[in-house]
Amino acid sequence: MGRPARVSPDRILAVAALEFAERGFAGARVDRIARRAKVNKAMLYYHFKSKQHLYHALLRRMFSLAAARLQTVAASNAPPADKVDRALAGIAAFIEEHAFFPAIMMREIAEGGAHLDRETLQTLSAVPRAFAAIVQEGVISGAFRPVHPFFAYFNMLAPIVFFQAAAPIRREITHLHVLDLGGASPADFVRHMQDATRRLLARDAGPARKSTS
Amino acid sequence: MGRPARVSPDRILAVAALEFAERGFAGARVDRIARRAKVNKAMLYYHFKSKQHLYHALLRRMFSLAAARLQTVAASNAPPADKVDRALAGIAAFIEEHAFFPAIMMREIAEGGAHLDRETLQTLSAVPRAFAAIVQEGVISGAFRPVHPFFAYFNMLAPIVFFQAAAPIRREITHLHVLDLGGASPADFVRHMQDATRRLLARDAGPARKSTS
DNA sequence: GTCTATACTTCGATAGAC
DNA sequence: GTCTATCGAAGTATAGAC
Repeated sequence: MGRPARVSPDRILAVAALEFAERGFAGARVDRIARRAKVNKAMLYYHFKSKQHLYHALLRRMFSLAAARLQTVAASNAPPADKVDRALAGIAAFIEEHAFFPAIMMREIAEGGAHLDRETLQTLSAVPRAFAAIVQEGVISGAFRPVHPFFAYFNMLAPIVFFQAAAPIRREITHLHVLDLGGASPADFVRHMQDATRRLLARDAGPARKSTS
Repeated sequence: MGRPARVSPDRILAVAALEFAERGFAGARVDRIARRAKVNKAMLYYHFKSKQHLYHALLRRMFSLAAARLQTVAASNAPPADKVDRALAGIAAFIEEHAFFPAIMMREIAEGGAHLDRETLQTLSAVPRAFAAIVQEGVISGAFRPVHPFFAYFNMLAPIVFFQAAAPIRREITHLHVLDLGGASPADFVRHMQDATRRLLARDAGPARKSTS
């Protein structure tokens, strides 16, 4: 839509996202990114100083977008339970719009955050912070029972990211008839997680605690 | 313990597990594995035909061990709710014994199962199958409400794997004072997930469904 | 079974012309 | 800003002596 945009760092970033998601940082090939983005490799290095810088720029952008979306939900004045539902839906929508993101995120976690500088971590941390704020608001108002906000965050985020990232393996497993997963859609799973999260936070009496570790 | 075990493919596998977990398949260096295992690189290639074969052997062993453990729980004759608790505890224990495993698993998922042949997939599939059997038993007996067994599987497994794999990043975030995670232990989180899974499956009335997507 | 030395390849990055 | 050509490092894998 804008001007011609000759080389377009944006196009490089879009292609790099796919490459990093498919192969990881170490497996990603700068040559391939340049080719797929239809820019000369030297041009890529002109816009982004190195493979690392390119990766950094990508992560910062993604975390920033995700955090902004959750912050919007948190800042609204809906009831806490609705905010939680919307936060889940917002994350699911974000992932649908950026299908490459779960894979990158999972790799980055597995990597121990080796490619996260302080600034990127700061941006990233806004995501759990926004969600935790929603939970805490509900706990304080009495709408939710007391639950560790960051436990709730991991509890709701991990399955969604996992489920989306595992799509290729699920297809493979289904295709090889190794296991029947009962074919349910990502949208179904998001609804499941909304339900699960509501049950997790609900005030009414759950089953009695009974340790068996 | 055993005999002298001069080169010991086991030691190579143990070291390879760490290397693959830390750097991923593409990032792993055969030189480094050989050096850390204190074997000559040519010796490594003598025991394992290639980097791929080494990785395959490792994955099959891990999936096989994990599946066996869950199958033991599923085959016991405890009540379904207890089996679920024990399944969670068993997975947590497995991860504690093999701390490198979550990272490898997350990378493999992100990779789209690029390194999983049919045999490995078959072994892997025994894990969700065992857990699904527990859930289904509970649903049929009326102990649980009807829940998609594989949704429940993802719902309980992903957070545990995530939480463990994210330990380095959590440490980094805490250390840089970017975010206060309220310092809770992995054991606390496992208990949280046992509780959450019980609430997910519990028969008593949860909050009414109310979509907000 | 074990080692040294090295062949062969690929990759990240840059020099330098235009 | 854009390209071609290439350097130097690093990596997988193997040949061949012992």
